[in-house]
Amino acid sequence: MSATIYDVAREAGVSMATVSRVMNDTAVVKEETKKRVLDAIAKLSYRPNAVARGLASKRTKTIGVIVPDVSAAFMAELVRGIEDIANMYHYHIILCNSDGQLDRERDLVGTMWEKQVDGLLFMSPKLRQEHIDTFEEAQLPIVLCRTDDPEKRIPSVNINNKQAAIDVVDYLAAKGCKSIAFVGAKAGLKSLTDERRAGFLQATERNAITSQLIDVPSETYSGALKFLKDALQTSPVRAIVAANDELAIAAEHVAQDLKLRIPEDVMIVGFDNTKLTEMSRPPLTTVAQSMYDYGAVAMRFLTKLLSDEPISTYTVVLPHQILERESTAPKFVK
Amino acid sequence: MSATIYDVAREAGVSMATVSRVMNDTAVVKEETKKRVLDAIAKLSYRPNAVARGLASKRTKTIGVIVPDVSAAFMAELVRGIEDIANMYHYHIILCNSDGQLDRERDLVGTMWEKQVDGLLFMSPKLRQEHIDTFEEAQLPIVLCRTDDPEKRIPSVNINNKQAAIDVVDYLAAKGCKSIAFVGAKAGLKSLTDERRAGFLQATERNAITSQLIDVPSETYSGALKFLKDALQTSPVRAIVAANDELAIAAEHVAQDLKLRIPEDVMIVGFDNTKLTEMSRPPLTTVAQSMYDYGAVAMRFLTKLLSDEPISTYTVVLPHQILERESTAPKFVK
DNA sequence: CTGTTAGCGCATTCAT
DNA sequence: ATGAATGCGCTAACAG
Repeated sequence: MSATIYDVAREAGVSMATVSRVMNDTAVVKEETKKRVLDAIAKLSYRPNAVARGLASKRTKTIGVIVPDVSAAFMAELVRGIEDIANMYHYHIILCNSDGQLDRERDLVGTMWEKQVDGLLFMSPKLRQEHIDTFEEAQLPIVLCRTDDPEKRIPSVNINNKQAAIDVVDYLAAKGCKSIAFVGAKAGLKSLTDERRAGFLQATERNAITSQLIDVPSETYSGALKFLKDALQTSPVRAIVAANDELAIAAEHVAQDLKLRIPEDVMIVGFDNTKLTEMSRPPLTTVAQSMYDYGAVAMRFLTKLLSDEPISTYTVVLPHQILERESTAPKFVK
Repeated sequence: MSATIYDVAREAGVSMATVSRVMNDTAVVKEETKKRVLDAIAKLSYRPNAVARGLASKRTKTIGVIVPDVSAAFMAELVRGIEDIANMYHYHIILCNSDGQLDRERDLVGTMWEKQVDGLLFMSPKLRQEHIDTFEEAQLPIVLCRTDDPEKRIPSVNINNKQAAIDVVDYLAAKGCKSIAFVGAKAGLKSLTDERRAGFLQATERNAITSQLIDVPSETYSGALKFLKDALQTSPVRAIVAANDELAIAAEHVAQDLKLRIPEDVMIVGFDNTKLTEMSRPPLTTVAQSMYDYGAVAMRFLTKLLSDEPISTYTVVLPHQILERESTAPKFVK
């Protein structure tokens, strides 16, 4: 398994160029010599050295994936989507965690350049001008995934978070909710949450619904419990829209601790449709977006950029839908 | 950002060798010329081409990570652990999913060789002889992570799953449980589960506890519900030990549907201490092992192998502990 | 302390 | 249809 192209050439009695040709199918080779080459490859268990190949061809067949944190609930599924499609197109991925820190993100883009990745899939809680500058420097094909670029300067794959939040409020309004709270990280930290909050505020106002904002320092289960409890104790609401599923489950538990019935006393809606949603009690109504598809579509988008396939739009908007479960719809007793 | 080492050399008025030396700190360079080189690097925004470097040095500073599925509950945390330590030692990771299929796994090891990774972190539900053969062919430094090699042929990091299960049974026995069920994938599919089941059986016998095995086709929440329900309806038990947290939560829900109180009527214990455990109701007692540490330790182990640091043992066994939560311990009413 | 030289293993002209 | 030659950008002897 460590023969070189020269060894194969010698074994087959041809030149290395011919070996390269049959491997890459880059020119017509006589059927008979092709067979000889293939036999030699098999006999020597030859495997082409991708690094040498990358240096010579200037294409490494690897793409860089920069995420805030793989261990976040939905991120793993998203990465799986990326990986599957990457594989389908014979790419491999180098995965990096940035923790959403600008310095680290910029550094990683540079490192990815060093690694000569063919393209980049980039995720970040909030896109800044510095990001754009860094991308420009790096001169790499880049697709943003699940990170909003308000000015649409970079190709991206997203859902319409604002509209999704509007849909949720309308859905709750149709159920008769007159006061709804939104729980999420405070404004300015996460674009996603900001978008969702904006939709929430717009729709509550339009529906003449009393709205309340519950800001939490970090969008995690344990970090949110206290803030939810304080908020729900002081001013009870009829429904809670959470910026993500983890917060929604925290809301469920706080409500239950306060002896509120879900959904009779308070309805709860999450975002993202992570696996948590069907494993919670009651199962959580949530805004579903296939995280897997998210990654898959972004990766597919990138392969198009890399092969100069025609692109219809540089701003892909994925569909979302409200998945109704028992946290907003009473279960029928059978 | 696409200057070469020659450009830097010219700019600094030195030879490329000197540039290489200051970059890699591989020989003493006069302070003044070093400064000139550094200035030139900065001026040209020079970044070394890692591919060329890899070809010349035969070390790519990247390691391959082969997992069954990143999107499995605990896997993402584990990968995060790997990535953090890899970064600390200036490595990058190429991540691949095998779905635990032998053919795919073998193929991936070959691909990793092509990519000239410096080493491999390998995870699989069940290690076979074919794996060993493949590893041998590839001639790569390999560390098994969370995958048992009964014959200790390959360096590995693991926990003692059998002992952990024994500990759990002893723990439940001390609480007076006289009949305990074990739920997990049927024998022969997953080494992890097999080990845990073996410990369960040994300890129940020693403690004269009535044991019951609940086999499920796949160790997932939804896939297990039916089997759990059937089992619990026909022969009620005092406690359930699940092969992982997801199954344990399924057990909680089935028990609750059968109007059983947890832990008063039935105690439930999971495995792995995933994030699910504290987000379930009641919070789940589980066998804790830091998934992050799992990956981190395995990666650290690999760096040792790669730098020929002395190794005390080739079979690292990580500690585990029972984390008691309310699924086995009634909550005090305050 | 620094420069020159020779590869690393392949893709890719340019000939033939 | 095939071979010979060149270079990708760097590391690593080997000189000096």
